[in-house]
Amino acid sequence: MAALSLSPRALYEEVAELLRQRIFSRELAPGSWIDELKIAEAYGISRTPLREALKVLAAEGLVTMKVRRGAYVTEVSDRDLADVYHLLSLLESDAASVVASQASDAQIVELKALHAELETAANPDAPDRERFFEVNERFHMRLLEIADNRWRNQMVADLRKVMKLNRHNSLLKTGRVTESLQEHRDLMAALAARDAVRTRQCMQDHFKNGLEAAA
Amino acid sequence: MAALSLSPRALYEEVAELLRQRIFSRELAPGSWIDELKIAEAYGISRTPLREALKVLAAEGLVTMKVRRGAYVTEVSDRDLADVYHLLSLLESDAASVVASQASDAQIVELKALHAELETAANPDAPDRERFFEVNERFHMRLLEIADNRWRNQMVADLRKVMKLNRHNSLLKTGRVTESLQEHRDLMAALAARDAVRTRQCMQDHFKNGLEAAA
DNA sequence: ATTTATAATTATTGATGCAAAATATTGGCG
DNA sequence: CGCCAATATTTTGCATCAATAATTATAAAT
Repeated sequence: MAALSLSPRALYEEVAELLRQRIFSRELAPGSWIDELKIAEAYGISRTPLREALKVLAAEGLVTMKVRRGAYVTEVSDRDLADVYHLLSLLESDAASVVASQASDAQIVELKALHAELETAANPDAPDRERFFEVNERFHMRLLEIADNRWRNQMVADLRKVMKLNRHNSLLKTGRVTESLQEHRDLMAALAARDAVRTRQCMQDHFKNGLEAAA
Repeated sequence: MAALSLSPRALYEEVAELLRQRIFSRELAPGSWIDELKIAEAYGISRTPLREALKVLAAEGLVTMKVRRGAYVTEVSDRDLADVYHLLSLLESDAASVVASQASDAQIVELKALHAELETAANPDAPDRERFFEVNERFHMRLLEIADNRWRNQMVADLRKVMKLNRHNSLLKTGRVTESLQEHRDLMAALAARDAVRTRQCMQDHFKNGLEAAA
């Protein structure tokens, strides 16, 4: 497929993406009402595509629609955050388990390569936190792709968006690079051993530690 | 039409609900394109709220939007069905596990009462399949409510909608009442024993058998 | 006769305008 | 001086209108 073919995206999709950016950057703060007129005018568009974009964001959980009162950026409580994180842990652990039992050898090799990059980035002699986070993100993404369940991928994508509403927008706290790397080593070993049960457990532990660090 | 305005719901929500009905009843078959003009005219509304309703349904996965081509009812392959079912199993098993470890005694009693109703409906002397399915549904719903994670509940609701797109719209095959009841007994026992691990396993088995029966 | 290109028709997408509802402000009353 | 009510303003929500893109049909050329 031609990935970078001229993006024939509809206007409401473009607007939805722009709004996501502004929400994640907290330019549109949680709890604040969204003024359709102002936003539409600011982007030089009409209210119709904007309203459709808001419906999409509402489905993603980023904004909340109140009848005859408009839309406001969703406020995520600590409780919500914990609930969402719990589900992310559940879904990604399951994905990892599926990969351990069903992935091709080539796909495991691919993950091993990503893990090697992670080791390099976390090298204590020349640590590169930025790259570590980036590669870590790619590893998780690739794992989900290999697990190959589009419904799960959609759900994980939505949940991660909600997580980004929070101030701690990183799933990986800065101080935990060393521990995180060790957890990744264990995970990779379980994956390579095709041990689905242990893989699931490793991923769960990885998430469990991540939350404790964030709390 | 003078629909009683007691409902504070927006028109696009009403339309979305009506479309869901027509999709589930297969009046709008999977793969068929949705003619905005026809639908809008049939309901006596304009196309603006209809288009917003379609965005909502698209987010739920019931319809798919193609740029500049409109919306069609999502076709769920057997593969999709299995993937969605897998996730439902995962999410509900987790919910059951949470209930086993965190529910109040009163809530467990409540579930026991529902289970008792299930036993009655499945009484071999006077079986009531209709009631069995209905109570079974209530049991699962109540379990999710008690697990009390709005994000999970939303996901389960959406996934169940997708399942309804399929011809086998019941999660419980008719011939499996006896086996299903036994599984429910085991589940209830694990819940009452506050055994989270066994509860999760029971629910997983319950789902696993359900899928095999549906396949 | 078949294939390709062009034109026309049809359907979706975006803009504008109008009506209804909710909130805020101001004035009156207790 | 405070509270309630009524009016005005702001904002959402729905409908109508215009433009753009895609598909289909027709015609011409090979």
